Amino acid sequence: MTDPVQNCFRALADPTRRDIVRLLDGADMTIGQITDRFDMTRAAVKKHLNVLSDGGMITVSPRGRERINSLNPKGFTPVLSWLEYFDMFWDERLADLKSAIEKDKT
Amino acid sequence: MTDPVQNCFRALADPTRRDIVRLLDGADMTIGQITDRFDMTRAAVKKHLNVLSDGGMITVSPRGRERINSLNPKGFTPVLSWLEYFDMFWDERLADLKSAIEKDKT
DNA sequence: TTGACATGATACCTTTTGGTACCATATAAG
DNA sequence: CTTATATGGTACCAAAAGGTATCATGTCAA
Repeated sequence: MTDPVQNCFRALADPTRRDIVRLLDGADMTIGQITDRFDMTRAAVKKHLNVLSDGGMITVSPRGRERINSLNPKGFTPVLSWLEYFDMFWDERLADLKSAIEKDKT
Repeated sequence: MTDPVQNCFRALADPTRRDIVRLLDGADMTIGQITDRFDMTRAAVKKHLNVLSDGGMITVSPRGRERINSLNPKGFTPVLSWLEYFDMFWDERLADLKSAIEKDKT
C-alpha cells in the first residue's frame, strides 16, 4: 500500500496514534519516553510508530543507542491536499495553510 | 464509540468511503446510484454509508421509496478542529476555513 | 391486490488491526 | 569483556473491518 493519501489517513485513524502525534508536537521523544505515557507495551507503541512513519507523520533520527522520534509537519500535506479538492474548500485558504507549513516548520 | 473525532477520522480512513464522499460532493445520490459506480454489492456500500453517517459526513433524507444521500460539509468540523490544535496551525487560517464551511454550504 | 422496485438488516466468512510475549541486536558503562 | 540499557522484529491471539449472500420491509404501478 504505497498511496500517500491512504497511508496518511490510516495513520490518523487510530486514537492512540493521534495522541502520539500530539505528544511529538510538544517535544521530540524516544520510544521509551512515549511508552511511559501509555498503558501498553513498547512493542505496541513501536507498531504505531511504524504506521505513523509510513504515513510520513514522523521522522526518526538515531542518537547513540536511542532513536529520536520527531513530528513531520509536511506529512500532513496529503490529507490537506485531499480536503482541498472539495467545492467547500473552494478558496485558497487551505492552499495557504499548506504553504505555511512548508515554510515555517522545516 | 461516540467520539465525534474518532468517528470522523474512521469514516475517512477507507478509500472507498473517500470516493463516496467525492461522489456526493458532485451530486446527491441514492444508494443504488452509488452502487453502480463501484464494484461491490449494495450491502457493502450500505455499510460504508452507515460509517459515513456515524461520522456525520453525510445525511439521508427519504423521498418516496428512495433515500437521498447528501454530503454534510459540517461533518468535517471535528477533523479540522483536531488539526488546528497543532502549533503548526498557529494562525487563524483553519478557523476561517471552518466558519466558511458553516456559512456557505448550509 | 398483486407484482416490481428500492432499500435495510443480519448471519457468515476472510483479512486486517491492535495488542502481548519473547527473542535479537546495538550501544553505554564498569 | 561483561553487563545493563534502549531498541527492533516476529510469532501469536482476539477483535474489528470489509465483503457477500440472503431475507425482510416499504412504496409505486397496474
